[in-house]
Amino acid sequence: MTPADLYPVLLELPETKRTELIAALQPMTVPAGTVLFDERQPCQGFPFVLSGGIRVVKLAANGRELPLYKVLPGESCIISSSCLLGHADYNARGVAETKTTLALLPRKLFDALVGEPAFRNFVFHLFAERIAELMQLIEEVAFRKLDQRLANLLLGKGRQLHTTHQQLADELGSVREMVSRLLKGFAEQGLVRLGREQIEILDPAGLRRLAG
Amino acid sequence: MTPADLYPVLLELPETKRTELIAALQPMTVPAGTVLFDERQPCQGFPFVLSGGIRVVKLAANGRELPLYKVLPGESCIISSSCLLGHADYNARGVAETKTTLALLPRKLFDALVGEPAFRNFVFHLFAERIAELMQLIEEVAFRKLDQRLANLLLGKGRQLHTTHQQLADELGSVREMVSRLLKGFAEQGLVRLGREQIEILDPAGLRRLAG
DNA sequence: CGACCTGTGTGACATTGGTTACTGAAGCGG
DNA sequence: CCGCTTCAGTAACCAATGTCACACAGGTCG
Repeated sequence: MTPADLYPVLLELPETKRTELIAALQPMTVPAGTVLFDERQPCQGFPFVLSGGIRVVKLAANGRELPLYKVLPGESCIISSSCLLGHADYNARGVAETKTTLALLPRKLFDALVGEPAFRNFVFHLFAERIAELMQLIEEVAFRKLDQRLANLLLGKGRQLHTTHQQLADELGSVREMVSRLLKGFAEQGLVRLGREQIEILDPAGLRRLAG
Repeated sequence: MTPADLYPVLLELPETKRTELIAALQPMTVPAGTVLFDERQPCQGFPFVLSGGIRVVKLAANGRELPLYKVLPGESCIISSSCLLGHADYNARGVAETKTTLALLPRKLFDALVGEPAFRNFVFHLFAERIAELMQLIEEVAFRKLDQRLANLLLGKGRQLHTTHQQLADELGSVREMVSRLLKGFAEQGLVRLGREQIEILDPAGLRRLAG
């Protein structure tokens, strides 16, 4: 799996740029949990994710984290682009969610590539897509109550899901006890059926209504 | 005041495009409070603000609003760009904060202009700049307590400020009573001195510490 | 089997922020 | 001065969420 397979934009670059770039991209593999970048750190380059995935999170004072978005193979990291373009430091943390292979496009080369219409367009559109996600997130954390957010989260995971309450809490930036309580409430309303590491969605429509 | 005075990027466009564009930009003036765009509405075009300003806000269910950012003359609206590029609907509301003059670049022309390197670059950089602001906002609403956010807000307004508690509450997406309570607390700690429509900052360092 | 670990259930409590409902003070126009 | 409006202070109460402490169930492993 080469970068160009997952990021076809690279094929559209002129020959000279492309070879220079491919040469600079040294894929590396890191274990799950590796912190790839962190708040207040300067941005070293633009990550192409080849396998695995990066979880981008904001840290709270008490150690909890709020997930912002994930970067899967072929996708890209809006925060990295933003920092590279604005020459600013990171304002979030990026963690390898599983064992992850990625190639880092060095900052200098990124600057040069932004001059290429094809590449610029690529970054451009990734910006546009992610903005909507961030707006959605702002709406959630600012206005939605936890039960709505949890209902929404469950709906995005299929009918029969296998997770722990702790994991769900992490994805919401909350705590296990709250998730347990809310799920119990959902169960009492007949929306879900609960089991150990197991949640079955009985009434998707009801959950959707609750999610607002 | 023409668009090109405030948005010099327009001067960099090739002659044909520029004349076409200038012809299409019909400035209009709207009174304070005009809703220029709103959630779930398709984006008609890209606004160039010539005078006044646009306040972009997220609406809560109960009618309160959370300010996202403002667009002043010469600046631009990241949400509009995002919606135009992603062909998505607006996900926030834009309100004229004062009497505002603006020229709307129609969607079709925007699409065409994105093909122009100079214009694309312009939109590009505005994206990068605003992302950091949005991240900051997410951090605030997700993690910061109201006293921290208020302290931060006060610090951004100079030593001696003339506002009502209600206005501050609006800027925080909160309510007057809370602001009054917190300000009283600040006053008791000697951080500020209060008066009718008047707040004097006595201890900026203390406030900064509180803001974290 | 018995120690142990993980996931879950649960109740008491604290904190934060918002709501309701007043009170009073300052300023203004008549 | 009187009445009105706007701004500010304040107390009681409530809802949402988080914290703490612990109990219990099911599985694993020695």
